[in-house]
Amino acid sequence: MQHTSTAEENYLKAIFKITEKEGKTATTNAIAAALNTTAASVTDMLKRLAEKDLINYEKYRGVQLSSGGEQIATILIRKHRLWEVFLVNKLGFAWDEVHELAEQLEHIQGEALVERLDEYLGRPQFDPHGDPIPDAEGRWTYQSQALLSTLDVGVHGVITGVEDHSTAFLQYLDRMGLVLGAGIVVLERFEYDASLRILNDDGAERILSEKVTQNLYIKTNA
Amino acid sequence: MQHTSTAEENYLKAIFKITEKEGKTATTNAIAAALNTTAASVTDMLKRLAEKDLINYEKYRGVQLSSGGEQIATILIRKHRLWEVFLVNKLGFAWDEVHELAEQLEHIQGEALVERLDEYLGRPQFDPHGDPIPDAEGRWTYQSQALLSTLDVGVHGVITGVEDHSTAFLQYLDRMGLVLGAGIVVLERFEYDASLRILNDDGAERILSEKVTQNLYIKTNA
DNA sequence: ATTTATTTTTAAGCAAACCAAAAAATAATT
DNA sequence: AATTATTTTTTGGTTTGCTTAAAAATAAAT
Repeated sequence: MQHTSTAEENYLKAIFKITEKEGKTATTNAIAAALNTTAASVTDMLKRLAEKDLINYEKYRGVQLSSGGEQIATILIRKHRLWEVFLVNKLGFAWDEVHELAEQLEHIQGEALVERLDEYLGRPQFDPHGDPIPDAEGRWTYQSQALLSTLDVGVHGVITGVEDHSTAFLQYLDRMGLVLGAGIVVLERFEYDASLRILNDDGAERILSEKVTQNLYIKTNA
Repeated sequence: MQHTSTAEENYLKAIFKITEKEGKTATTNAIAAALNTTAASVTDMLKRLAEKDLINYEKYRGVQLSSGGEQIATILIRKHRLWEVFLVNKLGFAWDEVHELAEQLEHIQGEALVERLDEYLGRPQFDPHGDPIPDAEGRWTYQSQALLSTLDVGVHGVITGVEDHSTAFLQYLDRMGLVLGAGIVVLERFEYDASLRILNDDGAERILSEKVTQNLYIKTNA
């Protein structure tokens, strides 16, 4: 397997993330948007990636990762999330501060490093945002979780992840005591604006807007 | 201060290392040798670094780092050595396995990361090879040490560092129990081949060749 | 002081990534 | 179906960093 550059890796990861949600093909424009670049640059790179058999590419038809490309993308996500765990659990960064650093660290080459880091961190299955960390063979652990917005009144659950990863949302959650692992109960639903009144672990009751409840994952006891 | 690329950083570090020993100027050829590249590539880069005021460069006269260049090089060495401490002390790598990884990790950008890493590691002053780690302000800690080859018979001391950083030498030292911090006593000098008979911490007596004694630093009680 | 050898720089050019603008293909509208 | 709008690709050009071969400068040797 030939060497893949940082730029190539970023494209593979972007394609992976675009295609994993409702998994068909990734369009040139979608990739350009994800990487903050132009469509022309994307087409340029797609040709090179296709040449290396890392993607399946047909002009004007969008792209999908080849099995080789998917493997590289999966390892990248593994490295990204392991480094995030390191930054939060070991170095004490907040969960909204680690993305940029992990974007750099994920490109560090060295299988032994990833393996030892994984072991050092206690082989975590989820990163600080609740996202799953694939194992060394690329296998994913799925956790049965639901958006808070879909839960019925009276249901108990634990916060397991976020859909929106923005700094603004993560900091909002911190302020509200809505951290990963916190238990909550749905007390009341206001049909008017689809907001929920919830009871938090810490004893506080709070009203959460629809925007919040649609971006917060909960694992219920059921 | 504008952005410096990985390639530029590697040149600055190479120039720093060449000029720190007997500190005049670094020649084009010396830099090329250090970076495993050609003289033409070096000249090319020197022009760009001079343009950015990171070096003082006069055609055919060699180069020295500007104060800006020296600051960048110092921080790079700080990062390199801190990451080496992390790899050895936290992840359990051997001291001969960490150089390549640290070469990559030293280019990760983020002041907060370096600061937190330093704190997490207990603000070490020396890396796993005994080399000093400059602090955040670029200040160096010097340790008074001497090459083992210069010590008189009867002198007691502690191993504090190596001059040769090659894998072969480091692995040889491991096999001989000559690890950082180990105490030794010089028992006898053989003038014939300049080898030394020493007594190690672990109770073993060993004969060390001149090549070994000229590459091992000792801190004596005196 | 010339000649010879070495070092350094220039010149020309390549590959990876990027971009803006023009052209081509596809999709959406009337 | 024909026109319009959107998306994608092509074309031409940039910068960074590298390389080989030739030219120029410096250093060494006769």
